[in-house]
Amino acid sequence: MKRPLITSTNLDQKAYQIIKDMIENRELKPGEKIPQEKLATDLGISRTPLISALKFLEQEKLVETKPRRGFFVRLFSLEELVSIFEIREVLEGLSARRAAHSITASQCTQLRKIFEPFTKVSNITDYQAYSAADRKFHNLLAEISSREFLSSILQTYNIISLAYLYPTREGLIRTPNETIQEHIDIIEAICSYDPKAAELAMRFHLQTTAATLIEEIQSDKSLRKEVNNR
Amino acid sequence: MKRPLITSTNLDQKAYQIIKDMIENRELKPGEKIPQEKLATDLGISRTPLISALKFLEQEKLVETKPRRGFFVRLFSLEELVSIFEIREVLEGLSARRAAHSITASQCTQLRKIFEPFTKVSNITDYQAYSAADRKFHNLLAEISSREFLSSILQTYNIISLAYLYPTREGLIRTPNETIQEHIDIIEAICSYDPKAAELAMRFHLQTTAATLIEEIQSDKSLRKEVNNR
DNA sequence: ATAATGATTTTTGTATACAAAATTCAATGA
DNA sequence: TCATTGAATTTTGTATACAAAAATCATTAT
Repeated sequence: MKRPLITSTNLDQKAYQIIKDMIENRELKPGEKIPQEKLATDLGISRTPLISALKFLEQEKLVETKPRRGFFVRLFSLEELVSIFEIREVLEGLSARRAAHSITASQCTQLRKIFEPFTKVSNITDYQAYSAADRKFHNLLAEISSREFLSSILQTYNIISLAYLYPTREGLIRTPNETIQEHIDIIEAICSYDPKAAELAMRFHLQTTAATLIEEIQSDKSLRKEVNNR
Repeated sequence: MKRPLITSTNLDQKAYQIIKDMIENRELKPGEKIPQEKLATDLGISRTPLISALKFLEQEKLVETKPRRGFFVRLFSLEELVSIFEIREVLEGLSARRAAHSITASQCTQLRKIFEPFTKVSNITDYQAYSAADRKFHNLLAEISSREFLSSILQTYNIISLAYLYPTREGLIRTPNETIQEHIDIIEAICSYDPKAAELAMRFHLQTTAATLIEEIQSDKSLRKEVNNR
């Protein structure tokens, strides 16, 4: 993928965003070593701001350092992934609850529009598009909740959830047909200003997803190898 | 406070820990500019690993950069502090719930010992000691829950809660007499392996604390000035 | 062919260098 | 006295330099 060279100040913030995107869309894959010199040259910057950016990502757990060996895209075990879903469950529950307090009519429209293309068909087959919608939904909701800290934590964990499950059906743990109604339930609870129902619906959604993941871990050990794409 | 100079590799991790401590115990105060050259010399390192460390802290929101103006210890508004308590409420609720699943007898003893000095007296007057116990309790619990990601998020937010409320009664929002029973309730729920009760008790505890904070914001606007100690 | 050894190359961790921006401070004028 | 201007100083953002560690590769011995 062609990227424009970075210009102007705060090279590290820009490098940060680019590398993050590269991890999210798997140009950099879990476990892979990040070649500093090469990447710096590719981005048209020196190692200094690149390392800076990698430190940010290290703190976010998207990247890890092995001393004297460099930076690597973080690998997650399935168990860790489950514990991330656990965190998402309570935090996105909170996100939905807050959103139900403050949502506006136009935000509601935005939310509904995300899943509109899928409500008309009886069997959703485009996993890729649905996965993108799913992600958009969770991110927009965090934004609507207008909680800066919440959004920033969630953004990280959502990227992990997605990037690291990618080899498994475009990052989806359950099929669109299984989850579409849950998504709609969450949106409708929020749009009818029912914080309690919104929180419960969201927690149910993520809890069920995590449970499916756990089941798969137990029944199909081969998934383990699959997850990080090696 | 005298600090030993840093030696050996990974200077940035060590600088990170030291600066974090300095913020926690208010050697560096919210709003203060962090003098790079001076601090680097004091620690016996160059600016490179120091900046590295500051990037970590920036990502954790303990520190912020103003472009071309340098790093500053982050200021939090009371509203942001409330939103941090909101996050702590759900995450520490989760922490208590997980702890109730996995706790051992010796960990129980450890937890109980923290508040033991205060259960014997009818009126707790040593706020400083109680505040330290409070912090220890929340940190130990996060550790017991043995959730790496959870602990790391919580550690950050607990530091913020404490450091930024410090000028208000040693960082305590409510008096020890008001909260001691809640702490004991949480511990006992966990130690009797009751995840549901443990989560509820923890959420009640933090929710009540946050509510008190909100009340104070509304009734006493002067607190606003007080919080960041300026 | 495989393993062990050592020389060569690459990469890391940290310091230093330096231009551009911000700040400080002194001199000047209102 | 106070505000304004502009030079001198400090600090930032980034590049580069460099020793030490790690990885690679070729050579020799088994």
